[in-house]
Amino acid sequence: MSQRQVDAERKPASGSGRPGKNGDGAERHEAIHRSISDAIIEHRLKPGARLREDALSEVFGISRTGIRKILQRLALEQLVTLTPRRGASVTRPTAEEAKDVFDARQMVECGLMPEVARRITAADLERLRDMERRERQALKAGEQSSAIKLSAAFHGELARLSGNDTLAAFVEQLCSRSSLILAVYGNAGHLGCESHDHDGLLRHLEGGDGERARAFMSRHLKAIEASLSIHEPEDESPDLYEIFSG
Amino acid sequence: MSQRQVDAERKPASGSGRPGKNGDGAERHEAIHRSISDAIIEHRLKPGARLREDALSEVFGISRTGIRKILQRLALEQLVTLTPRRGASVTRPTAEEAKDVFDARQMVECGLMPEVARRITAADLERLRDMERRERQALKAGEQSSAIKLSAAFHGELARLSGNDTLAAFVEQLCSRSSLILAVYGNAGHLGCESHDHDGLLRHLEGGDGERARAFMSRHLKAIEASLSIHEPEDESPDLYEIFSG
DNA sequence: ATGACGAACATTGTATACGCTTTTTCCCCA
DNA sequence: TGGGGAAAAAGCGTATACAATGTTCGTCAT
Repeated sequence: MSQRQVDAERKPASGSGRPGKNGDGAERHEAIHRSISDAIIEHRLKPGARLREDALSEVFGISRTGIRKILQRLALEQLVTLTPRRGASVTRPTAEEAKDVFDARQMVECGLMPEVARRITAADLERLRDMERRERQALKAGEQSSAIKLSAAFHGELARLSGNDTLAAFVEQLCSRSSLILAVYGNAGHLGCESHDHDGLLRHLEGGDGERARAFMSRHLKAIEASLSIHEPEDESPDLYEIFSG
Repeated sequence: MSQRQVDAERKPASGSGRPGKNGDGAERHEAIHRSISDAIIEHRLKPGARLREDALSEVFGISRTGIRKILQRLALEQLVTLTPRRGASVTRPTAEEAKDVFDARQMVECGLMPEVARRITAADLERLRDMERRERQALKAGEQSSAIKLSAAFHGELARLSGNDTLAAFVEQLCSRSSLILAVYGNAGHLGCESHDHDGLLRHLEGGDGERARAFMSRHLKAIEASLSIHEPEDESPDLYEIFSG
């Protein structure tokens, strides 16, 4: 009765190409997905937080069926972990996963830079500079949540410019996971992406120098990774079988 | 009553580490997923084929709920396409998607080769040679279905050896999609992967020469892509809005 | 004969209900 | 007072039922 509902960012009515009849209530699911996803990326839901189906279904005003569907998609994207009879929780990346994610970003994002430098247009540069500006403002205003999300969006948008949707989607997924990694292994205080880094990257791209951009991106990612303190926290569930019966 | 069910490859009972109690009936879902996935990869379900929920739920003996879950996962993996009120069908990749997939494979699989060459062990080589042998046998026996699946498994296994699970999972997904692409754009007669190619690749890896292996893989993938006849079939659903109101 | 309208059918979308597993709480006993 | 066990509660897994929508086939009018 009195539970407050959330409206998950109302979208501009019809997003599809067709003008007249708008199809579906499935856009609702999309909105809820983004809503939860954003909350995780912005660290408003911290790693380890439990996501009970009942609670979510009440909050968003749909039944558990729809929530389960969204939760499963988030699990496929590695943002939440689904433990068999225990339900969903925000993923707590291991040190190994963190290394894998940054290695993958190193390979893909750097590899994409030459093609991006070749295809980038003035309008693209304008949009990216705007994003970079907003990111810097958020950082200066102390809004870490926004800054993290904007940084991930920046890297994602950059990857989109390559024209390869498959790789771009992969990069976006890696960026989301990176945000989780920052939440676990990042030192509070200085965020991963220093904004002047993004600015420098844009200058290389503007000059059309793909190789320089690639090298810059490589240093950028290495710097982020180096700023983490990746030490496996004391093992919360030690494998007693291995310890004693081994 | 009289519908034949399928048992989707019974697994060896308890896969988990713990000896006694086995967890879940969720392994059933995994098995069904693999069953459908294999059917698509082996071209026993051709692109465009419709996958009705009722039919699948009868065949596998579970309710539509479980089938929907599996279908959605397959959609995330790009093996099936979910059209809003029309249901699921095997994805028919576009020419652009095909290009994206092969570009992605070029970047990731080639990039992985040096690390694989560094880490590969004698036991790994043994296993891969065995896979290559079986693939060649299947090809000789004219069993295209098996050959395609074995080829994809070979590339996936290779990626696993890099130790990076994230990238390995991505490669496996790309290989599955490649199988779909072969189904649409491949010329009947000669399959993509000539088996001697895989043999040569293994020789380079055995020698520990990562750079040679990378170059070989690059040529290998280019050869597969070149063997395709990528011509967009006559547009089945032209965008009338763009044509007329444009 | 052909095309359009309408009704019956087929198929997906969503919610709710029930059963089972896990967890928690409370009481009793040592 | 602390620990163990049983009962209750909470939460997830699955199935089924109902509603909405798309499709197909038949009929009627031109």
